[in-house]
Amino acid sequence: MLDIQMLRKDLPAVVAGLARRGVAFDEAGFRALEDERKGLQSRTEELQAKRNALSKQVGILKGKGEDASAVLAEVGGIGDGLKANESALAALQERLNAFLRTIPNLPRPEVAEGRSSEDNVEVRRRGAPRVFDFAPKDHVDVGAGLGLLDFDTAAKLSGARFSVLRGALARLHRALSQFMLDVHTREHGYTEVYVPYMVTGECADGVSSLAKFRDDLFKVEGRDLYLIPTAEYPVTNFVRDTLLEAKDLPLRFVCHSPCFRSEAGSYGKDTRGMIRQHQFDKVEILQVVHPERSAEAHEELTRHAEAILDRLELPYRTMMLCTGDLGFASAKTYDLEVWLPGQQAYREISSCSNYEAFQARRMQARFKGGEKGRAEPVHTLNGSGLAVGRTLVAILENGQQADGSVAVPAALVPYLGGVERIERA
RNA sequence: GGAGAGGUGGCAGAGUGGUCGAUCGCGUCAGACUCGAAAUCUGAAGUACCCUCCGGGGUACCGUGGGUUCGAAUCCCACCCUCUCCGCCA
Repeated sequence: MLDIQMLRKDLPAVVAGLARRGVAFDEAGFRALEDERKGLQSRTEELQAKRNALSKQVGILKGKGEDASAVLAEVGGIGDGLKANESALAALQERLNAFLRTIPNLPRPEVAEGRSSEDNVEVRRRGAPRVFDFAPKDHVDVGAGLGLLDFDTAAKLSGARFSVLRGALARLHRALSQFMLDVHTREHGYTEVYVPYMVTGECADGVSSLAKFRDDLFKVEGRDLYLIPTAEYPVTNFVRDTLLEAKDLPLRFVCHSPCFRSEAGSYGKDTRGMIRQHQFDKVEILQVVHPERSAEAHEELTRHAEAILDRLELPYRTMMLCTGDLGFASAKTYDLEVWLPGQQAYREISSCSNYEAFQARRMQARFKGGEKGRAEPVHTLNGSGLAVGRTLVAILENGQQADGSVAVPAALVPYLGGVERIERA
């Protein structure tokens, strides 16, 4: 959420920032609500002060053994009016707060202005798409040809948007997570964590807006628990309601987890194959940093994700999302897009975002010991490093051979017990 | 599932109706001592919000939500969480 002080002191800047994302902000409506709040709060606090003072007098009088009935009569008259004011104020503050939590983050100034993914900006490109001397298949056909990718069984078990992997493909899937975890822990300085795959509504609302995105999540029936759509949900909440020391920063975590997404609103989109599933694995990298370090940390974290693609020899490009394509909580995002010969297109395989203080304010994650001397919100960042299912897709499509087998990237061979090629079972 | 104990400031831990926003300790910060450091001594400091003639004044917050009362950390009710023991269990 945005800093309420900023809305009060510099509303035009907020309005302008949101306009860059294509979000209209009701300036007059907000001002009116704020004025109402201010008046009501002053009146309420005045009454409370009066009651407190009189009550204190009662105590003093009674302590001396004197008669307090006159004061009691006076304070008795305050009660009803005060109660009415208090509940009106509470309701108003609740409304203001709920409203505040539905406002998206402001884009950083350097983020390119635009309306949709069409306007995203390519930052760099690595690796050239391979030239095939045969017509490359998509991963569904490659997987089916190997007899190791099975959507029919998955559909029988759980319906659409699930998959079953068998044999060498299941092992490749496991190997990918291990490989990514090893690189991030050994070479990039992240601490591996294992976490719950369900979180409370409060935690969900800490990383994004539960009110806005509830439908994207799977909820556990009869419980205030949601299946996580990414490890960002549990891991970022490590620091909720926490006061850190400046010297503890940065915190760096890497977490492999399944991710569950209802994919509401994506009907008809990517219905074929493993690109868009209700359940997929992801290795997520996260950082909690000093506010002054977050821009730098964002570049670094993005390179950490790119490093995985480099090692796997997969061609990709790095896109800076334009203001209109930015996620709700993000101030700046780089998407990594891997080349998929089967689709003849670059497709998202990682999203690396700097949330600045947006999530930290929502979840009260602060640190102390900075220059300001007082507690202030930390900055949070995260990125996929990488989405495991989509990486598997990329390997199947980029590594496919004319005979239907798939070449394993050299970096993964040790993780597959020396197997260099996946062949029909 | 059964029984019990408990949730208080960065941590630890007092406080059972009236100057308690809260004792003491540890830790933190500043100053003194020191060439410097340690030890010691002195002092400072919760968070959020409102008003301000910028000196300061005020409100709320003791797990959460209600209630009783002129007044609640303290009494009552509900809920959440943690710990211990027993049972069950991968």
